[in-house]
Amino acid sequence: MRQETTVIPFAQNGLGEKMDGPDDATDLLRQISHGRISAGALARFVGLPLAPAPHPEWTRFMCRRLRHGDIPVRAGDPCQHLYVVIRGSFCTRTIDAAGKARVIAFERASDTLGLDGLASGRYTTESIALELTDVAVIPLAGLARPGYEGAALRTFIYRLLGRQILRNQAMMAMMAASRAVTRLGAFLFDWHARSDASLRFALPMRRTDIASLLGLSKETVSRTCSTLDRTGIVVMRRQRVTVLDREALHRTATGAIPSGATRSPVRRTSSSAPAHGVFAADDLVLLHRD
Amino acid sequence: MRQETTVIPFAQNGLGEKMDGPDDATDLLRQISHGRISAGALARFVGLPLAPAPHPEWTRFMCRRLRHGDIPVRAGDPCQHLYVVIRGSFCTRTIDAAGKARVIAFERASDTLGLDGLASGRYTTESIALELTDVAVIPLAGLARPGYEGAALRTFIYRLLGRQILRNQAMMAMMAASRAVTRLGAFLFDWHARSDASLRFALPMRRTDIASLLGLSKETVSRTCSTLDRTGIVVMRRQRVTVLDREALHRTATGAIPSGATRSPVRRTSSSAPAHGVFAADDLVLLHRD
DNA sequence: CGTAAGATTGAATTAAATCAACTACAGTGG
DNA sequence: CCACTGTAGTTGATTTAATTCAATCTTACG
Repeated sequence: MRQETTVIPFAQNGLGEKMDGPDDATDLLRQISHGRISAGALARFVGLPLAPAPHPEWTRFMCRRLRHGDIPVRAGDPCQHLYVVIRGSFCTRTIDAAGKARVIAFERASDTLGLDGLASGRYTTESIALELTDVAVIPLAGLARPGYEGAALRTFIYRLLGRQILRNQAMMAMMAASRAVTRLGAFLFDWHARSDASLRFALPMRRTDIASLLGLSKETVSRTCSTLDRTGIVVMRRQRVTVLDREALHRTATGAIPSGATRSPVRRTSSSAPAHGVFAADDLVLLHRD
Repeated sequence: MRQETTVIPFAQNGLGEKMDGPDDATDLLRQISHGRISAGALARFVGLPLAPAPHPEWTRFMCRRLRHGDIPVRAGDPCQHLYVVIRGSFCTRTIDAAGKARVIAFERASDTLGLDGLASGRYTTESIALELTDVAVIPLAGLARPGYEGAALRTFIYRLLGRQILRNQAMMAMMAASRAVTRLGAFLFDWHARSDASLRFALPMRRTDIASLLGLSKETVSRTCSTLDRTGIVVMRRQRVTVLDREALHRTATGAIPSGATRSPVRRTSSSAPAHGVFAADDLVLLHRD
């Protein structure tokens, strides 16, 4: 029943990286039993190979359920655990050189929280759960000790770290894109690609936080969303997104810009009425606040 | 003679982080003997604590000398080593989602190259030496094996990774700064702070590469350099930089902008003649191309 | 139903990209 | 030694894009 993990080759650039992700939701739930997840299941879940070990199922990590607004990682707290996101999403902030809070990432399933605490032993960031969220808790105490479930687990942690570095690099490449529509397009395409490649998904964070991450003003984010909506590439209604033209969105994200969009107001049929029939009564399932 | 390492507390944000750096050049040279550096000396050099180990001097890493243009890390190559920069600097590029090369970092003493290869086992970036450079080579083979010089070394690697994540975060915060003068100011201040806090230093990379890193056009980088020069904050002559007003540079970097600078041409006395006497005949020592 | 926080839109302003010279400098070969 | 040449850097003029300030609009929620 538990097929051996297929090592997914990673794309050159973490942004477009196709996630292994959960095999499917029910399978994942099977892997989590009694609030714990085995090292093997976690490795498969995040899509990283776990080197052969005598008993990969013997090491099990605690799982914690967090609600909207919960803060597992707080700047200044001693770094005792890493958190691998199983379900849900987080917003991670840091204090920049000017003393202002800045969003530096939104974490989702298979991302890791708390890696910034490894260097000094204290977290430097603050991660807030944006919705109902499950995380696997990896204790750091004794991780380097020879006896700690052997070499396989350590290699796994190294890969986890390595991947986060990859994702940071992809993020930086994204933010260096000159135009707002390119940055936002890349952000949306990434969110789409990591939403099980579904064309419909929710953005659980505020426009202000997207703006902070991308280095834009919230007005520009809002306007650019409207432009993408108006040109028919996506439908954006607050937190609900439907991708209508995946290829065009990808072109937008890579800088092949559909520029010169007119600045006419987005026509809305009426309050919360479905546009093109893309939103139905079950829209609520898109975002569980808690 | 070899005083035990003082654990340097890390700043909240990696950008303004005061480097431990080499105790001094001669001390560093003492620590490198026969082309090798001990784990203990390397840990002290990069300013990260090495947990107590029976014999921290027993593990020694090979050192390699690289010349301008050498490429120790190449995208696609199998990731077999990490490289800790001892001396000199590198420019690291990646291929972004649009297929264009993009500078994602300039590495300097105590930075680590090759961490992006840990996730998949192959490097995704390319690092080019910008000048005469020394690196310590950390072999990854067997790093996770129980016997590999014990736990202390592994912890050290974790911290090395954690710090690079911190620096990436700081970089992202810098790049999210809206204004060009803020980004460039942060870049220069960082370079200054990590040049042994010296007020005179060289920028071994091209303007084009700074522009690529910061997400600006090369013309804007050039113009902004001229503006900072004109306002008397720094003197910039091609690759040579002298900080005249460190506090003003810091204010610029944190967004407290000395805006409204006039757009008059930078007055140069004559070809390569010293301005304000800040450049002398020994300017050449600032940059060793090879 | 009223309220407040978040989101959107508009108009005016400001900053940066782009296009196009032009300059400085290192390296090369006469 | 000097002219030639190509690369990197600088500057100006113009166009384009994003910010800012301000006014609604929408929606979640008590």
